[in-house]
Amino acid sequence: METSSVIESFSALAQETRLAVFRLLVRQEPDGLAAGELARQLSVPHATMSAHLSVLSRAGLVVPRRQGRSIIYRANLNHMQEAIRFLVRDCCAGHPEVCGPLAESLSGCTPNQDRE
Amino acid sequence: METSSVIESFSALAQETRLAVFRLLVRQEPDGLAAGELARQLSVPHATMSAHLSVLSRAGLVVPRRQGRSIIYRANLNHMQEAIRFLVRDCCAGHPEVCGPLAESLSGCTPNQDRE
DNA sequence: TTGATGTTTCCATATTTCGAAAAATATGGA
DNA sequence: TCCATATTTTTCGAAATATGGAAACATCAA
Repeated sequence: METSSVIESFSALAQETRLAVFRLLVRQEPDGLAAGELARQLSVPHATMSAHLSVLSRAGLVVPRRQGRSIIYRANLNHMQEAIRFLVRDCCAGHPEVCGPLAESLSGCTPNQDRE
Repeated sequence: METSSVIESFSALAQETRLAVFRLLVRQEPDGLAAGELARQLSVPHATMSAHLSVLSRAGLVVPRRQGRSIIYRANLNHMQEAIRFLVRDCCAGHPEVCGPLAESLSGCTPNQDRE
């Protein structure tokens, strides 16, 4: 992932509504949620929500898909993963001992294990 | 970590110079780098660099420490780790299978293993 | 104290971002 | 086609942020 893409992604997430949208969409995986439904659930005007969704889309963090009259948005977990790796990679290169705990904190999330 | 803190951190990293500063500081761990040296290495005027460093400081991503006439900045890896967890936690809650690969990609970074 | 060095603050200007209302566009059903 | 619904685009002022020169502040050596 390129620097400009990472900046765009961070920039997209550095806003209350957009962060809330993304987190909500993550929880809605893999079904996604329509733009109007997102606006309703987060109490944001449709036009405002649309603008935020276009920012998230441009950043690659969400992916739209038309379904009849609605446009369903899904979180792009792959993209998020790459952005995280972009940070973590540097972290590892300079200082391996930092990533140990992080890796451990994630190990509980693998499909073949229960989360606490 | 609270939402507002995460937003502040993402916002701080969503800027070319600051992202470069942070990555540079990560690689300089645990020694850190003086403000003037950062400005020189990244070819940024002192005043501009100072402003960016204060943003990163306020976000908690870097920590200043005076050493004689210089002010040494270090990356706050712990803070970065928490911010990453903030995203990953949600990711796990909704969709465990996403975190498996991420955890694996980090597992090579643990201190007791070589990196490729 | 004086001078040299390193860093931050002050300030003005330029740019970007935000939120919301109005208008425009796209889809599906009658 | 015409209408209703869903979404996006356009537009605007207000607020926040980026930039860099000059001045101020802090520290150390002599």
